Amino acid sequence: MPSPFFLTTAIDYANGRPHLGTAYEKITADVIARYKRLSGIETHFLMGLDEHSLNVYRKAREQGLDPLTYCDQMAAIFRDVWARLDISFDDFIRTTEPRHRVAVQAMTEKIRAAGDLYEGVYEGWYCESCEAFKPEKDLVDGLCPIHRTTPAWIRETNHFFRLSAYRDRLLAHFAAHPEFLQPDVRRNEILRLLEAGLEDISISRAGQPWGIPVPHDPSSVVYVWFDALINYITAVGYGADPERLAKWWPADLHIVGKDITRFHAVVWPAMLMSAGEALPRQVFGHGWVHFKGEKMSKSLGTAVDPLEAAERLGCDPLRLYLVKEVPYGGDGDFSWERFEERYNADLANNLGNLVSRVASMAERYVAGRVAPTGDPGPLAAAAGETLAAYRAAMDVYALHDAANAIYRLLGAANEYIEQTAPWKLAKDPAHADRLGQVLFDVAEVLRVAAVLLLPVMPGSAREILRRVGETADPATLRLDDAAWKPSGERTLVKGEALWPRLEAASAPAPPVRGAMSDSPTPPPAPSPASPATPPAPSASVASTPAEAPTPNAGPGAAPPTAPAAADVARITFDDLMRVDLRVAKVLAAERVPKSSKLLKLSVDVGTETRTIVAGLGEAYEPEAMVGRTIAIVANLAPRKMMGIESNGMVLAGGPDGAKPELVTFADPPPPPGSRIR
RNA sequence: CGCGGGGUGGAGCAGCCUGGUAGCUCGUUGGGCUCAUAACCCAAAGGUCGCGGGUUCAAAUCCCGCCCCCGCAACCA
Repeated sequence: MPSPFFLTTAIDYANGRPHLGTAYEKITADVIARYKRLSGIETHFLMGLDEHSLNVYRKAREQGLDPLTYCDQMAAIFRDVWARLDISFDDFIRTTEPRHRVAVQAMTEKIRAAGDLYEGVYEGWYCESCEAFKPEKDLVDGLCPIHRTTPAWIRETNHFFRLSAYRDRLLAHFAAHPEFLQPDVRRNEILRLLEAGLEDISISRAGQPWGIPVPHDPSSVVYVWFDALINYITAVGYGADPERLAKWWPADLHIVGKDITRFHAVVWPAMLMSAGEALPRQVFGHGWVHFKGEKMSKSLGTAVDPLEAAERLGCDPLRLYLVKEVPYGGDGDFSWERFEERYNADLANNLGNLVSRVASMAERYVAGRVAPTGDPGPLAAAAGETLAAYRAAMDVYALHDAANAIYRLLGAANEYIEQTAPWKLAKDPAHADRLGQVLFDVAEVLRVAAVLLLPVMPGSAREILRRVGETADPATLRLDDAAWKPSGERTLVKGEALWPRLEAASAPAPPVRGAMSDSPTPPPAPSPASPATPPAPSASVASTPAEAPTPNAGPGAAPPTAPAAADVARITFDDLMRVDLRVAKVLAAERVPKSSKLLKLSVDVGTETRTIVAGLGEAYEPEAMVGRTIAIVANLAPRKMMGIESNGMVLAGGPDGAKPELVTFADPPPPPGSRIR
């Protein structure tokens, strides 16, 4: 029996809905977890929520909620999203749970007993939004560069962890275990960081209302990062259940984003060393999924709601896209256009069509029943190679390579069908044996591919297995079942197209939102810039009373719904009238120092001259702005950018990621101050 | 001298460690097939592998220098 496998993902902050980036991490982790189970390895897959953050506390207060009540709601949302994306986690830890308090306090005590905690005075500028102290040099005009808020000068007695004392041991560990941090890019980064030296870190906050009290100093709470890291070991019984801990600890794999690898590859191992626990065997720092080449950002409207993506084309197509199109460990890109392109190429044209043509031929020529009649053709060897390549790739978490290996086999099957032309064989009874063997071989390829796809597209793979006559319960299938089985009769089943091809010219999607009724907040409606917004799987999928569950929606997934159009919530005419749009003339313009995008404009709005800061710096030279007549929102609340107060917003437009183009007027333009309506 | 990554046909990427015909997916064009979801198969066009120099019989690959892009890391309200 292989030793059990414990893998984790980062726990997410409880103060926002999951977006595609967080979903990416969970989906890839899920693929690994499912692969391990398919390999017959007992697996424990942990996910969770990070709730002891001041931001969470504040957000709850804003909504007039008790923080725990707020977290309960968020936990429900997260669990729901993960369930809909078919994430097979075994445990979902919340840092507010009693089991976590026990573990955090136990580990803090242990570290203290080891002599690695000391009291010190921490003094400096503290940004409450970042929940971090800001070095003077990082402040921009005295403001937090990220939140543009005034940090507070804080002086408090904190407990410090002697991180610096662990530098040499960490370096030694990295040297002895090259696989400890992957991929190599991340490893190099952290090695440099270690070589540069480490500073001790504060692990407590004084006088805060939300968090786990420091055991020997209940007036302080444990700093949220220190608290959060411990979740991984809490979940397997640290401080509570030694037997369980012995079974699962150390973790085999922490999957985290590349931004937080240093916490997992430096701070966390040092904490474990101090507490006398074994180190995780591996940390994998995955990359980002960008949206059209830009970092996903909620404030820029480029955050994609994973549920929306899953509802448009299906949960499994989304999973395949993220796994196959993004080299695991590197950065990848998501756009609706590309998602559709991959859907058509990989699922409609390739896999889906192959299932259709094989089932259809089997039904037409041999009444759906296939059995080997002689020696297997060349596909048997190809399938063997595929299994080996898939295994090799998955074992080093090259998820994209594994997916591509499967697709090479599918390509070979399509080619083989062309070469053997079963439709010709079927015309001559003398070729009946040959026909039988060919059909068996291609059906067997599909069976093998479906077994290998179980981790990636669980629901769809099961449906394919059913259609190619696999009678075993998919849950009992193991990787060994992906070996070529040269015997036995199968009954193939024809069905609806698994993934109907998307037609560019199909009718526009009805302007109704998808059924996300249980989402308290509406998704951000990413509004693809292109008018070629996908009309999603044609209505036939949604409305067909399919005999089988729609395969691209896994268990727990939402039933197929009307395609969600990306329309923005409507506002009333009265709402519109509250916006004061006016003509203005630019009197002066200059670049904002240290900013590539911002221009500081003085504009004449008819009644007065005011300052507006606008993000036009990459598209317009300041000189080109002077004298121009522009359109502005005149009654926007003042806002400071890079330390300069902006009183209004300039109207400009352009595709996402492209340089903005000013809204202009015909010549001669209306006078400054004219209302726009 | 911050640190790290990248620049390969129209698009997105692999190849680089371990030099030796530049590969994959999508797109384009032509042909084939008719089992299949206008799907599938074959073929073709399309590349000074960022620039310059060096090592070598041979460089996308190794070495040196330079340019540009991105992330760490603030910049569209």
